[in-house]
Amino acid sequence: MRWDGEVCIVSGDNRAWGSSNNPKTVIELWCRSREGHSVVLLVNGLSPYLEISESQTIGNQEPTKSLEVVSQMSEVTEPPILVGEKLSQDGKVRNHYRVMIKDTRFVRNLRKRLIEIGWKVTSADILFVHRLLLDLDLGPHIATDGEVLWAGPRAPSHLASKFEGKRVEAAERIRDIGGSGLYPCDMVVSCDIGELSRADPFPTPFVTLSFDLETSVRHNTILCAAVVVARGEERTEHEFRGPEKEILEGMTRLVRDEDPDFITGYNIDNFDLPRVLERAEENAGRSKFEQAALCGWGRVPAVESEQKRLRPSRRLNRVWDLTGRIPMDAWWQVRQTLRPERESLRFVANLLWPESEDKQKLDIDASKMDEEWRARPDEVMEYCVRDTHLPLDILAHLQSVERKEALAAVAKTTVETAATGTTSQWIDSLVIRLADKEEIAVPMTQSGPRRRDQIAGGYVHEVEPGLKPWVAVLDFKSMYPSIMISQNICSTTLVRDESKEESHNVSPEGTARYVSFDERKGLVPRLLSKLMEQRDYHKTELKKARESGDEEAVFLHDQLQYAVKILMNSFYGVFASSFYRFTHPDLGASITEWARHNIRTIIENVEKGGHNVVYSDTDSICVQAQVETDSPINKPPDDSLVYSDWLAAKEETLRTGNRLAEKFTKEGAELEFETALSAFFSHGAKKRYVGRVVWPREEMLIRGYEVRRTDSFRLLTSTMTEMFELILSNEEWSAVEMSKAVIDDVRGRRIEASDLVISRSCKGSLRRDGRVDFHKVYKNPDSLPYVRAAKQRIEAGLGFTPGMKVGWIVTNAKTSPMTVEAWMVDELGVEPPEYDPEFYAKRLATALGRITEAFHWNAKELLEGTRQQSIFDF
DNA sequence: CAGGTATCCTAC
DNA sequence: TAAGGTAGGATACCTG
Repeated sequence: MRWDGEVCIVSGDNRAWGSSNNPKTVIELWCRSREGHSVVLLVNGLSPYLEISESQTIGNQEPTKSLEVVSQMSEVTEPPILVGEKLSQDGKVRNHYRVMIKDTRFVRNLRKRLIEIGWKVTSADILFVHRLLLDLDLGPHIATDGEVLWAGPRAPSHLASKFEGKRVEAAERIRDIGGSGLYPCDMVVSCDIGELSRADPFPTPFVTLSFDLETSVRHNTILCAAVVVARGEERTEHEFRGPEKEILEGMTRLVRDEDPDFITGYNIDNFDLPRVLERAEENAGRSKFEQAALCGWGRVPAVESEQKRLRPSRRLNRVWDLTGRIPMDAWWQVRQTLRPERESLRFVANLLWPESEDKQKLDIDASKMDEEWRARPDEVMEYCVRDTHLPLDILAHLQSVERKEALAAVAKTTVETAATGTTSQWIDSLVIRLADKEEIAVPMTQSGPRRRDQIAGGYVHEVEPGLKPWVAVLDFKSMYPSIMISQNICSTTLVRDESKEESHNVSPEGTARYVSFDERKGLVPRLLSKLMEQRDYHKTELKKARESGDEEAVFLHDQLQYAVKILMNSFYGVFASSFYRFTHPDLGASITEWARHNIRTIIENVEKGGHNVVYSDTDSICVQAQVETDSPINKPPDDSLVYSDWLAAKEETLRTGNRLAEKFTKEGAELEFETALSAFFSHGAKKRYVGRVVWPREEMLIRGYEVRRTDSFRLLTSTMTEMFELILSNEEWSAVEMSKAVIDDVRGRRIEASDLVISRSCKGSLRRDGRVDFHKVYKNPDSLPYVRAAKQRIEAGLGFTPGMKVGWIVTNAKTSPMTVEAWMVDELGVEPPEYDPEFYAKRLATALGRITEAFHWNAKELLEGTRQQSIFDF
């Protein structure tokens, strides 16, 4: 029986099968169909391989090394096949041979042996699933037509009915083509590589499961758990209580029944997942079979041979690996996209849904969970269920899943690689498939020449302290990608010998030269131009869809254009890194060389043209417009006499911006007029400035200052913001007075402690017993206020997971190190700590004084101004 | 108390 | 033993 349809690949893996005479490798693709069914595709027909070439010989003469020796190696299935000439990493062209391998597990060994006997080895470190997508030029969305080997109750009914009561036969047929048995999915479909093809991206109806554990503070045991499954708009709740073993069994059964693609929760990476594993081991003893029943969440049959893939496991470092599914911690998503001041679930819920009381109501004291559980288990359970819904709400709000899917579509990877992979994996996916097409050998990671010292980065212009009226801000559109395109920068176009052709693109400081675009187009420039076109396409389609009111298309194209942007911006970083497979030390260095050259040349020319360049950073430039000297910077009312003066100044600034953009834009370096400011202010430090934007919208622009920083405290942020408003309105005196008043308030303890919470992220190394070791990551952990605060949280039973932000109040700065108290009010509802007024007064004065110093009011004076008042206090 | 070191966070 | 980059500001702690 056959099934055809479109699916999105969640993740993939491979298994060896067949016989020693006829070894085969099947690729397992865990997918979700367009209609919502979970499908395991078992793909046969592709064999693992790598490529070899001679280290020395050039050209297409017969190899001096023996291909016969390679043929005889036990891991190799047939004599190497000549694939033709390919461009090697060192810039030379050589014959390359494909070596077919019995099993992916032998690759590492074979690689080593081939290198030992003098071969150059390429295309030898690519995961087999990636190989499938590369060779067939597939993305995550594919169409397939295959043989149905199993259809469960949730499969289309005409299929499901055929398999009723035939589990054993189905499992056997699956094993016959290389699968491991009855996968816990709606359907298992077998196909050949010829039966897969690309499909246009569509919004996949993924299923997400969220879970939360309530654990004993004293014994680390699980008291109860909740699971919420989101299938489309529908959510189902599940509660688990009773003996710990039954809780674990129940959850595992549910995961396998519901068969989600994503697993989420708040802090699951560092808390819930490790805890599930640890408790499963504790309850199951040594029996691996028992362990699988307690934590076998992987999307593979619950059989002995699958022990490894059944359990969640921590991949080399941070990310979790759960076969066939994607663990996605809502905490990490929040952190990356929202950057909240504090990261507790309570704080984030409050931030996102300030109106919704039920999401933040606090009625359980998590630090006394044992007592709470004993006294009122029903309320604890309710609290647990509510906290299980929140991660789903958060992911939906941040559109995390949709964004990963769009990135996967653009980078042509599985959704898993988009969600948990590294930027170099995304770039690999595009670059390798083009390299294969263009006869360019694919070197292994870490195989090229490596650089030890840093490359020079962007240029940052000095900034004078003070207020500058009427400034036009311009910047280069996608500066680094544009440079890479226009200079044809790529490891395949880098000139490695002494030849100096007229046509070469030579970097300004002479570090590198690249062959011209006409001679050979680099892989990277071509990919980047395509991505630029693709982004323009999605933007056009987005506009069209908006006009026609097609909301689904609006959503899709918006996600896709954003994903293209993310991907394009990742190129420079990867190619400037010291270890990427297609990089060379000169690549990154020459990109920034051109960047510095371009911006400096423009600064010079703008200044020659009589304009004052106020500031510049890497790809942006702030230029003063030449307006009438007494032009107002504050927008007067429409009917005011000076309104026309303000308007004239604004228009002159727009003219300046547009004129400069036109004048300095050249092929491959497009200078865009970004914003017009009626005033620009900096106290004289690079990367710290503010501006009042008057075009294209009206708003205040703040960069770098404490206002932008998540480790500032609320009072400082709000005071400084207010100060900037005044400064940008030419009311410096008021700014100073206002600051003094605030400093005075803090000294008089008239400020609420919640406005004084300082918070910073704190690292740590998680030990097997669940405790955190700070010495591994910090030289002198106890000298750091956030480590001291983290320790207090742990002490209080509130939990701390490495990497999270920790909030604290300084209660006495006279001690050394200063005394701090962790902020636990959000979570425990306790009384806030009593703060040290002098400390906060001083910190405010320092930060604000740095700014007022531009008007000759320093920190000391801000503090002194208040002293007179405190004399009266006595 | 000046200066150096460790650390975090941001701009681009 | 895993991996996008550099430039830059600021704070707390420690040392001599």
